[in-house]
Formats: sequence, structure tokens, C-alpha cells
Amino acid sequence: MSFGTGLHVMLALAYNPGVRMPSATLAESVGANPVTVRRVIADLAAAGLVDTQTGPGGGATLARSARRITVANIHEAFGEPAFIEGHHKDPVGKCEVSVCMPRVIDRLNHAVAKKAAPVLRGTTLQALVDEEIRS
Amino acid sequence: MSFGTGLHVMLALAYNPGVRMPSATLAESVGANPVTVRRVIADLAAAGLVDTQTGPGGGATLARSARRITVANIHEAFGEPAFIEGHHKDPVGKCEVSVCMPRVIDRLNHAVAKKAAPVLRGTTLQALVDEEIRS
DNA sequence: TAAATTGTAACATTGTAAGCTACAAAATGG
DNA sequence: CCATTTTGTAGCTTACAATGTTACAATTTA
Repeated sequence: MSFGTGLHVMLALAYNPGVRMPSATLAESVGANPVTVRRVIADLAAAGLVDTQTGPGGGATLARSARRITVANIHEAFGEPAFIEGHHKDPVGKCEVSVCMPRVIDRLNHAVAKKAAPVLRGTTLQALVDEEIRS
Repeated sequence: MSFGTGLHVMLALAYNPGVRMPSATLAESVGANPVTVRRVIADLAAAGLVDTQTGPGGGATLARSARRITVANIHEAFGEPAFIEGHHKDPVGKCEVSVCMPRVIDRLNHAVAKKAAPVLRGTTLQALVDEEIRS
């Protein structure tokens, strides 16, 4: 559930602009372990969404304005997890349906992703903070 | 991963129209256990998508034409699983971000679901068989 | 130098999905 | 009526992936 945790972390950072938050503080908000949070932050940092710093007063902060970070950016940071999941066991027989299942799942997932993309791209962190948290 | 398995079962039935397939046969195609398949079929039957019969020559078959069964029908049969997942642990503190996370996840999921619905409703089992399996 | 913090590795725990076993009930055919 | 096949479902076990835990070197601050 990295995407959900990542979104939570990003909202916490957006809600406290300019503040560097250590993983322990974020972990308390998320209800998770500091190491889990640091692992999630590693993905966010690799995607250039957050900036981290060690030492006293260190922690994570947004790499740019919450107005310029979208849910799509966060989704991508975790490898664009699939909206629709298949399963991965390859069947023994040469059954034609089995062979085609990955393609079918892929087709559906791509179709949904294509429709979802504008929604995710059009939703900024700032909008979520304004419309869902400060309200 | 019930939806994926359910779709696989439905495609196998659509690929063999008029044939009653026992759970053991379907399980072999899916690469799963017959009991798991029967559990999935129970959901499909509850949604009125398949028809089952006990005894020799028994098994499952489509309850109506594959042209009149959509991916949306199957998705609904499994309770419309979320496209975007949050996590469920309630945080200890009174952190405002934490409190609002369920609402945020819900908002995103509903937005994606609304865009995805036409895709799922517009894709029939028959179309998948024709375009992805017999091709 | 002491303290705080990240990043990461290695291992343990846990929650959930799937598998397995078992059997009553239903259907079929002799 | 009996033997067989199959579903539906319960109860238990297993396996796996996600998360937690512990630990520590490296970095930063003061």
C-alpha cells in the first residue's frame, strides 16, 4: 500500500509548508513505522518530490510547491500501480484463455489508466489540502 | 484477487458456450484450487452471472449471452473493488491529515471509478473473447 | 564531540489470500 | 435404491507479501 502511505506523507508535508518533518513524526501521523515511512520517502525522493536532510533539524520537505505536485506525480513515484490486478501463476496446460489472460488484464488496466490519468493529473496536493483537510 | 480470477472463469465459460464446466476443469485453466474457484463462482452466481448445477454433468455455465455480460457486471459481483487503496489503521493522535485520509482516498477512488465505469460497461465478455482470445 | 537523523540491511512478525481436507446435499443414470 | 459426480461450505493449514524491528554507518548540526 505504498501509494496510500506516500500520499499521506505528501499531504502531511503540504499541510506543514516549509517545515522539515522527521520520519518519526510522519510515522506517527501515518500510523506506521518510521522505517516504513523512510522507505516510502525514498521512492518520493527518487521521483524528485521531496527533499531530505540528515542530522538535527533534518527530515523531509516538499521539493516544490504543493500547487505543482499532482496525485499523478505521486502515483508515478510508486511505479504507476495497476488499477486492475490479475494473478501471476502460469497455468500448466496450453489453455488459450489462460495464455491470453495477461493481455486481457493489461487491456483493461490500460483503458482505465487512460481515463484516470486526467483526474490524477488534475488533482494537486494543494487542492486536497484546501478542499479536504482545511475545511 | 477475486476479480481477476472471476474474469478468467467468465472468459473460460464464454469461450465454451453452452458447456457446463466443473470447478476442477476451471481450476486447471485458472491455475488455482477447485475450492477457490467454487468460492469465486459463488459470488458470480449471487450476481446472477452464472448458473451452477450439481451432479454428474454438472458445473457452471453463463446465465446469459456473453454479449449481455460486461466487465462492469463482473466487477460489481465482487463488490466493486477499489481502484485506489488506502490503509485502515486509525492513528493515535488527533492529526488532521490522518483524520481526513479516508475521505481523500475515497474522493480519488470515486473520481477514477466514475471515469472507468463507461470502459467497464462498454466491454463485453464476447468482445474480449473475439478480440483477445480468438485472434 | 555529542546528538539527531537518514538510508539501508537483515531478520521477525503478521495479516490475508489461497490451498487443503472433509462432508452433507443435490443430481444423474443404472 | 445405489453408486457416482459435483456443488457449497466449513474449518484448518500454508505461503507470501507487507510491515515491523533492530542495528548501524554516514551525514549534519551545534
